[in-house]
Order: sequence, then structure tokens, then C-alpha cells
Amino acid sequence: MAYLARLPEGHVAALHEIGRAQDIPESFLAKILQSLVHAGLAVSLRGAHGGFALARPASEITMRDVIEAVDGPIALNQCVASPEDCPRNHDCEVHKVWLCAQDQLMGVLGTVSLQSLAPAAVA
Amino acid sequence: MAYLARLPEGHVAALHEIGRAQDIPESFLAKILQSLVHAGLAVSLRGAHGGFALARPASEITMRDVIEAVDGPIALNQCVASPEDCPRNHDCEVHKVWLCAQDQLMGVLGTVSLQSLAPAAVA
DNA sequence: TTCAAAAGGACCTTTTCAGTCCGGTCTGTC
DNA sequence: GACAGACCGGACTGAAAAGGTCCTTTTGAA
Repeated sequence: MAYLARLPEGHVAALHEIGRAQDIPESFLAKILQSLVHAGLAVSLRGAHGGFALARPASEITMRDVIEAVDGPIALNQCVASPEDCPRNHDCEVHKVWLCAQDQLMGVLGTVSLQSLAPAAVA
Repeated sequence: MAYLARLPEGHVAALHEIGRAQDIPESFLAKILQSLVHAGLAVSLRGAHGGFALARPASEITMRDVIEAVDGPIALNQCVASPEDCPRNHDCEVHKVWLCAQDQLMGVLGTVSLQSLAPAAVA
């Protein structure tokens, strides 16, 4: 995604181009990009001269968005992801700590944009 | 550990006692307690009337201590755990974000003591 | 019409996690 | 001294997830 963020406006990058540049197997990269497209973070152009690009400005996509698109919901602990599954959940002190830690994590990941991660956009 | 923190001074709790109280299979609990003993957070008394107790005051054991004793080093990301394994590591912006998030997490877990997690110590 | 390129689903392999089992060793009590 | 209660520690298991591959179908531009 940082690579896509560095593309000039209106350009798309093909799978093999990204894969070569970032040293990621194409077959695996395809999977990741599909997730990102599904999540609405990237757009794809099929057919000849197709490829991928960001769906919106790099400044409006956060690291949290990207991680959640690929890995699903972020949770430091199962009891944060689904409190209802935990039998200890009635007023659990430990749960509160995890919630706090989770909030801080979301704070960090949610404020870092792709723009700040993409050094020196290529013109 | 919160259960041990609630024991009166000088008392020990047997495996089956803790297991029953916390609803954890004894065979599994044994594993966890062994890790905690190894890490120096708990002490064990073997033989008849043996059991487990905290190795030091509950106020001096943090949630971070406990987690690391059981699960090993805490790392939000592989590149935080062993940066040398990452080929992108020369001045990677994403790595810096993970480091920051990791620091915050350690901050939270490292300042919560067992004492603060053990509601109403039993006398 | 052709062909480059993404879509998507089946599949595979390796690692991790949660938990079990069992023989061994220690120690207090009778 | 024997016995029983209790921890020690390592091997094992089964399920799930992670990381990654492969193949067929669909799409769209030339």
C-alpha cells in the first residue's frame, strides 16, 4: 500500500510490478490485494494494462484500515474481541487492562496514514 | 496469579484448589504454573500439603511479568521481536510505528500490578 | 478475436495453541 | 521406612491459523 501511495495520480501498478518492487510472491500478493479491494481501500482495473491503485488519497487511509482489511479485526486478546465468550467477564479487572491497551493501540494505528508511511512520493 | 495474590500471607494453594476455583483444567494449569515458577514469579512447595504461592509481593509483579513468563517475549510484530530478520529494516517507516505501539503496550502492561488486579484480598 | 491481467476458490504445508498424559521425584506423616 | 499426596517435566495430540501455491474463470483494451 505504501508502494501504491507513491504512484503518480491516475496511474495503476500491475501485480507483477508491485511484486517485483516489494519482493513479494505474486500469487500471495494477489490474495492481499484482493482483500484490500474488497475492503474498499484499493481499486483494481481488470483486462490488459490493468492493475491496482489506492481507492482514495493516501492521507485518508490509515495503517489500521490496512491491517483490518487484510487480517480482520485487531484484538490484543480474545476477551476484547468477543467479551461475551468469556465466563469471567462480569467485572474482570484484567479485561479492563486489555481494553485500555487495545484503545491505545488503535489510537496509534488509526492516526498513522499511508501518506506518512510513503517516503518521497515519486512524481 | 490473581488468585494467589488473594491468599493470606504464608499460605499456599494446591493445584486442584486453584483449578477448581478458577475453572481451569488441572493438567493445563500445571503447565502454566510451572512456567511461572521457572520465571521466578511463583514458588512451589512439593510433597504433602504442598502448593503454590507468589514469589514476591503482589505489588511487585506486573501483568507484563506474568504474560512474558507464560508466553515468552511480547511482540506486536515479528519486526519488533527480531528486526534483524527483516530485509526492509533499513529505515522502515512502518517499523517505527510498531515500535511506538509496542512501547505503549509495554507501558500499560508493565504498570499494572497483581495487587491492582486482585479485588479484595481474602484475609 | 485475442490476450494480458485481475478474480476467486481449492488446496497444501508448517507452525502455533490449548490441552492431555504419564512416569518421575520430592516430602510430610504414620 | 513405607506410603500417599503433590509438584516436575517432557512427550504427545488435535484443531486451527498462517503463509503461500495453483488453476480456472472473467474482464476489457487493442
